[in-house]
Amino acid sequence: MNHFILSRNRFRSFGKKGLMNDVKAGPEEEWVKSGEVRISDLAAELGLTKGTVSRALNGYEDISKKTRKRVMDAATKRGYVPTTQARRLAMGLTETIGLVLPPMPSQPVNTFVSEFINSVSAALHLHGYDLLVHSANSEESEVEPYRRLVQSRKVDGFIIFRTHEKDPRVNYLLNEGFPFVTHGRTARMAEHDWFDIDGEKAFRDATSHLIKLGHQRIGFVGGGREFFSAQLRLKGFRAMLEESCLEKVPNLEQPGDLTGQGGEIAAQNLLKQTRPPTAILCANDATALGVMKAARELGFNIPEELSVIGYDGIALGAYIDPPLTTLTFSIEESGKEMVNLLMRRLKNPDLPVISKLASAILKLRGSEGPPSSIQNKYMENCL
Amino acid sequence: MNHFILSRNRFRSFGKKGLMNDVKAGPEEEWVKSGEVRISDLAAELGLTKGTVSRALNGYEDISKKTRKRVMDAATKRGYVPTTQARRLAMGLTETIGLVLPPMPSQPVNTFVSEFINSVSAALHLHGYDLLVHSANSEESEVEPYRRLVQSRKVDGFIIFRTHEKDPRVNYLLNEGFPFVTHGRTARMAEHDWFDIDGEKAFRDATSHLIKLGHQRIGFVGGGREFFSAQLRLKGFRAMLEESCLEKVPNLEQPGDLTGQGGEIAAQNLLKQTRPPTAILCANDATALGVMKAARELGFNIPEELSVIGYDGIALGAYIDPPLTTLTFSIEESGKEMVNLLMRRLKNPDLPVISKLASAILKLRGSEGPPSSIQNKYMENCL
DNA sequence: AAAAATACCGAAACCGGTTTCGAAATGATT
DNA sequence: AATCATTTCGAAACCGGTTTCGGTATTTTT
Repeated sequence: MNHFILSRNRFRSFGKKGLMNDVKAGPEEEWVKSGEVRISDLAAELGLTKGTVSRALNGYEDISKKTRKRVMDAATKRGYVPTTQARRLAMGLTETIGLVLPPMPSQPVNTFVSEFINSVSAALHLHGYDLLVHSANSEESEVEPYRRLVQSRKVDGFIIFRTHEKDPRVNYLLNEGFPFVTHGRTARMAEHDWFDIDGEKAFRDATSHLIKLGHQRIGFVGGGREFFSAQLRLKGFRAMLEESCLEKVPNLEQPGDLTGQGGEIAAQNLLKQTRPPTAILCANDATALGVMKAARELGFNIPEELSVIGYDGIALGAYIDPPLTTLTFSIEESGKEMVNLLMRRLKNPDLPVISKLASAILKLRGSEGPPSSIQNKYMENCL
Repeated sequence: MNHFILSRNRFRSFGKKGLMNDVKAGPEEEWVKSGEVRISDLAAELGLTKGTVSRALNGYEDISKKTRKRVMDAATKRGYVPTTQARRLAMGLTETIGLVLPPMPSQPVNTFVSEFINSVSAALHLHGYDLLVHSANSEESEVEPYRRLVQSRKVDGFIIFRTHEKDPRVNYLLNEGFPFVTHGRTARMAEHDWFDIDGEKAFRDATSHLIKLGHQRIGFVGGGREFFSAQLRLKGFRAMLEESCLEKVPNLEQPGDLTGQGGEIAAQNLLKQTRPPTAILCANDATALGVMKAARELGFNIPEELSVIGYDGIALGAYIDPPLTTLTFSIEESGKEMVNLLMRRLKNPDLPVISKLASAILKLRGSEGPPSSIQNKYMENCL
């Protein structure tokens, strides 16, 4: 609602908005000005009511074959396309899904986001849904954008990503009873649909790979306590260390923030120790790049003196030296699956909660290898 | 329109869609179920007509101070927020801008897209507009998504990026008289609003920088003939060579496709020559990364034996070895400016076309330097 | 051939707002 | 006090569709 004062007799352009640009009546190319014919025009032209035309076009069975064909032919000929806004208002739904971009870190090394948007958008389109992308203002509460979109009824549901363990957005939407699917788990994951990559397993795999190569002192750079997925990756790392009887050395675990800078700082902390790790696992690729940079600057050769493994599978990792070994997964599949979950929920809000866990695969590219200094032999079983 | 047959007496849930989830009547937190009160409810509650309520909320001056306050208080208290769809239908506009993602190259090294979406979305929000992101299907014509969005009246205008010199999207929209702004120029740039980075000047600068460092054989990896901006960058490169009396050597110009792979191939072609260039300018950073990879594999040290300069300023470039010197510009500014141009156009479709050219700055990070083999002295003036 | 069932379409309400127009109430003017 | 101008609001049309309901025509049944 506008709060400034308006004079009541405002000019209002009825009907066709914008001005007709003089369409040259060239016979060679027939540029049919689209979007000018309404359902009432069609009805009048055919001598029918708009209700009948609507039913004919929407396949109701109480319309005779003859009439239906007449209507559809006319619609095709005149290039009639229903006005989306009107149809949606009448049907009481928006056919739109909201996606709120989290405030971008200052240095977004984020190829994920655009790919994700792309795949979600494509998947939604198959269901006749649109994607509304909203940016989050870092100055306001995280739920504020969601609240606005819900209250103004601009969307029917949400795609949420980068979940936190205790996620205020999830809390809000659950309380509103508003449909959504998350990319990533939360503390309340039993109450909502979610899709996630099994980061725990992924990091078990990666850790196992390093151990089999002979590494015993393995560092870990995390992704901030606020991201649940980062916690799970750490969990996988720890679990595999324990399974392999490698002591957990607390100061080999460093916090990070999923950015290159965070990786640099963490790596400096790790590598300046008297007994630095021979390998570092990173919560994502951006972090890994930061780690590699710091390692170079401190004179560590990769992978001879230090193995580095990332997570995300960003394409760029293949172009650096050495190419970054990483855990990768299909973003396209993520988008598709999430849309499937959401569509199911929209069709029937009462269905039980379901979830899908996909797995990441370890993509060996060269930034890891056996440690240079021969360490204690890898122990198959701990006793 | 659905083409499958429906029975006419379909169930229709009136009013509140979805089911009320049992809201716990906990007194501690008052979760007001939002979006349930309509303007007619407010009107009834206040003993007014909905027309009056609407005018009161929208600041018409034919409403008494007293009534306006009464209405606004009630609206606040009941948490009334107008239904966007209805308002937009009544006002005859969608308050939505469309952005169609071009089909992603197989390996999107695209940090640009997400940042761009973010900034456009934020800027639009300031004007009360939403951003509809649509993905392009690579199997259909490039204009098809635009046509659909126009015909179904889902958007009021478009943000277009990655323009071609002869851009079918631009042609279509110009003929429809539909508002849009491009990021990048086109052959018809005199007929539409556009924003662009002065790539020509940028590449003049970069080329000049290399020449001043002593380079005389400078390679160029382009970005595909279909992208107008890539053409302009090439133009700037050539112009500066000419100005500096450095012969244009045709086989030092290689085509590319704005991807890492393209860069690799192009670099191989350049570096396997008997007299390889001592520096390579790349149409974008992804290409530059490919060039660096190929150079490493062919045994060229960067920057000692080969200088490389990219374009885009992706954050990742700072984390590789050596850090990538590049031409950078503010994506946020791009988004803002484009939105400004578009809003102006929407307010008044008859205004003359305007455009804005921003400049990129050369960000020296280390992937360039003087050539190792001393070449002919740099000639200040050609005679 | 009359009655019952069915096919087909018109009329009208509805979705939830905005905007126009005119009339009643109030205030100002003479 | 009668007239005129203003303020303030109700009534109704409108945006462009969808869906319900009822009533003719047309078939089908008996």
